[in-house]
Amino acid sequence: MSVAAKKVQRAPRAAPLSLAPLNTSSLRNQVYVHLKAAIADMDIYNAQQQLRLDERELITALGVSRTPIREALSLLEQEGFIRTLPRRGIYIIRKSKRQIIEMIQMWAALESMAARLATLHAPDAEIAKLRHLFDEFQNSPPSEHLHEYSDANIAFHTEVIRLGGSQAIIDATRNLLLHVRAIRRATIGQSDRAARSIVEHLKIIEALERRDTELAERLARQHTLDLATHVDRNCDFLG
Amino acid sequence: MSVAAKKVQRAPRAAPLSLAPLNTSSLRNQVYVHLKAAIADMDIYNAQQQLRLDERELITALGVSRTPIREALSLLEQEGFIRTLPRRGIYIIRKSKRQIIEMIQMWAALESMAARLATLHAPDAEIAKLRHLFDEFQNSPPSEHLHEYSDANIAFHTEVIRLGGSQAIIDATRNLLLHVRAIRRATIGQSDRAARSIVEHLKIIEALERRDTELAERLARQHTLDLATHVDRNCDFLG
DNA sequence: CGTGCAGCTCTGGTATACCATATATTTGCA
DNA sequence: TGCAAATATATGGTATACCAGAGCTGCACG
Repeated sequence: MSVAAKKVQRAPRAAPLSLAPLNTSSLRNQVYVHLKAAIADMDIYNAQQQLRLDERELITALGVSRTPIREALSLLEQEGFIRTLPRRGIYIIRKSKRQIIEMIQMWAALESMAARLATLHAPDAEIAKLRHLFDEFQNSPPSEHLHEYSDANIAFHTEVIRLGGSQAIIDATRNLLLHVRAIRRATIGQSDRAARSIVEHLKIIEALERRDTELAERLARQHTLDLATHVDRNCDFLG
Repeated sequence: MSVAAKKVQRAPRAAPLSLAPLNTSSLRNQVYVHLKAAIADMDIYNAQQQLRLDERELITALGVSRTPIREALSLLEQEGFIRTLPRRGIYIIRKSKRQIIEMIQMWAALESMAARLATLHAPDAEIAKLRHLFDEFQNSPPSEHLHEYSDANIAFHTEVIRLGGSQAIIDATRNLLLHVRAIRRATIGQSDRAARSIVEHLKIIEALERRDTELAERLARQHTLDLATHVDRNCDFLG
């Protein structure tokens, strides 16, 4: 165990020319990033996959001791991705429909504020870039490239938040993204939402370009609140 | 050390009639609550107080081992209250002016969303209670009881968020509150803000009562954004 | 008297041993 | 044969020992 841990820490030294992929973080953070990516990758809302984590199992799987693993798990619990029940086990949380709707509403609140701030501070050039996200869908309807469009869709929302320039909002939405992204992907194909959303996105971009603070804010909020309503009505498969 | 820890855990048993003040949580949580309260109590933005924490010192002060203390500190770091620099120490974070403004903007976004949701779902009786928070200030101007008014002020905003009914928003604002509260307290006495704020609060209450979703949302947002603007202009004493 | 280096100390990071208890399993008695 | 009590086991919580590295301190040398 101890040997494996040291090997991880000393890997950059052993390969001095490997361009050191910023492996410099603590084991705790490495475990944290690793587990979070693993949780994000598995489609939480589709599968019957292994929802239980085992500390001792992770020890052998990752080759580190319980301490960094427990610290990483502790962070994930705080962020609401897992839940540890004393003497029962550690479980990946599947959010209830109610919780998902609340997260989408929160996203709406934060993105609309970001849109407001973007109209006040974002440079024109940055706003202009938003249009290019959808260039490839100008001619062919997005319904033909749903997966690509879904990614562009998510990139758009992330970008609006970035343009707001508030690090606090960017950080706060980062974790929401993991869940909201899964939902956006799951619903993008429903009832022609893709076609409607692209129109709404363009309106938001126009409002940003015209520096129409109130309009941009309102459109951004309503666009995402519509998703909440849609989920409320159509996603009964959720807990 | 071990003796002290066991004493804490077994205290309910030793005093079976002590009404067991829900002491049931883990040491980690007890330490967490303890430290967080300590941080919240010390007026972060006023003092030159001890900004450095020492793990070994906390061990003797709290009578538990490093493990629960480290886990608690890890949570506090994640929440942005402290920062641990490897081999340097653990420091209580003093937010910069920029960060505080971002937190207030975020608060504005979340509270305005809560106000929107409140107009849709909160019962009349609950909304009516909001007025009573300011009963005692109806006759005498709030400037005469600044401290009490400041508390009522904070209670009002917290209550609006609660009426929104979104647990996600309630949770997200809980940590913001510790900082926003300190700022509201520090600024409530400046440039007649108390008198203006009570008028605006009443307008928000009216909008909630009339179920005017858009108005309540806009008023709540603007009220708090004004605070952000005020801080931006007048609080240069902040980092 | 100044400067640089060696070693010590202090600190957080990690590994691991131990503990308490909830749950599972087994066993024995009715 | 069924239920309950006792025991075993698994799991998270806690304590502690050890490690590595950054910074400080003091001594030696120029």
